[in-house]
Amino acid sequence: VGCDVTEKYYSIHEMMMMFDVSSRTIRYYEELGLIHSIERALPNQQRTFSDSQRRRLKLILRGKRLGFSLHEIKEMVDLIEHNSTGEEGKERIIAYADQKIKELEEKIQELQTTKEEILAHRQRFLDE
Amino acid sequence: VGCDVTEKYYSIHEMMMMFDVSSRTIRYYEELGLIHSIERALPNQQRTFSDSQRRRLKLILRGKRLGFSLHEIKEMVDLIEHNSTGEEGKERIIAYADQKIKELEEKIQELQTTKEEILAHRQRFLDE
DNA sequence: GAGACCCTAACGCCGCGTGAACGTCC
DNA sequence: CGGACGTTCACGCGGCGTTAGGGTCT
Repeated sequence: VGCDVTEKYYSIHEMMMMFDVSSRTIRYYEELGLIHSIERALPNQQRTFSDSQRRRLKLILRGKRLGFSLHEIKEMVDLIEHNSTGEEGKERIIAYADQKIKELEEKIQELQTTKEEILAHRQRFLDE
Repeated sequence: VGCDVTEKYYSIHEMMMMFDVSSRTIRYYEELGLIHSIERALPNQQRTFSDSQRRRLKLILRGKRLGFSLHEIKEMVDLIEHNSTGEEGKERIIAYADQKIKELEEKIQELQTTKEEILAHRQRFLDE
């Protein structure tokens, strides 16, 4: 179980419990390349996840709650962890980040508006 | 075309153009009871929408952008317009509103966090 | 009467997740 | 052996797109 003293590892069961998702969902995300388990020597061997993958799953689930598609989420998570980003394409990555930040700000704005509307109607309802 | 001087009416085509959605989508939303067209004397007659329905559609589409399901959106829109809300169930409606407001605040919080994380990684990327 | 729109009704597809059936390892 | 985990396949649902078949208006 322990290879490196400095990092924690998790079974699929622990991941399930931690985030209250099914094992099927976790495998599905791995299938899509959203998360990765430690390489297994043999097939049919149990999955093990590093702590970085635990955090990744956390990000993914947050993204889902926020209404992003798994595809968008993959882009964002890859960005945040900036894995597998070539050297020359720095500008593209920055541009993508700026784009996403703009989108996030718009969403925040719209949520704020929605909240205020509901609040207003709630109030109007109380005053009747 | 004009029945009342004080209110505007819209064809399905105008609604499409206004919000850049398909006619299928509009009919689908009506099918689900999310919006309503003016009653038609004959079947197979063209749909007409009042201004209140135009605003309703606007709310619906905002809800979609924010990642709510059409079902959730229906609840929220009904709340905001507080149509068809019985007299006695006031508390339930207020409770629902409070609940939704809490959810919205959580979403805002999570979006904020996501934004900050992307910003941080963008910065780290620049400093390299 | 040919187009350009509308209508309804039905099927199909994609994204996402689940269930069932079955093998495998300890 | 049993039970937790693995895999593969196929279905189910939401949210439409699309097509078929038929109307009306110009």
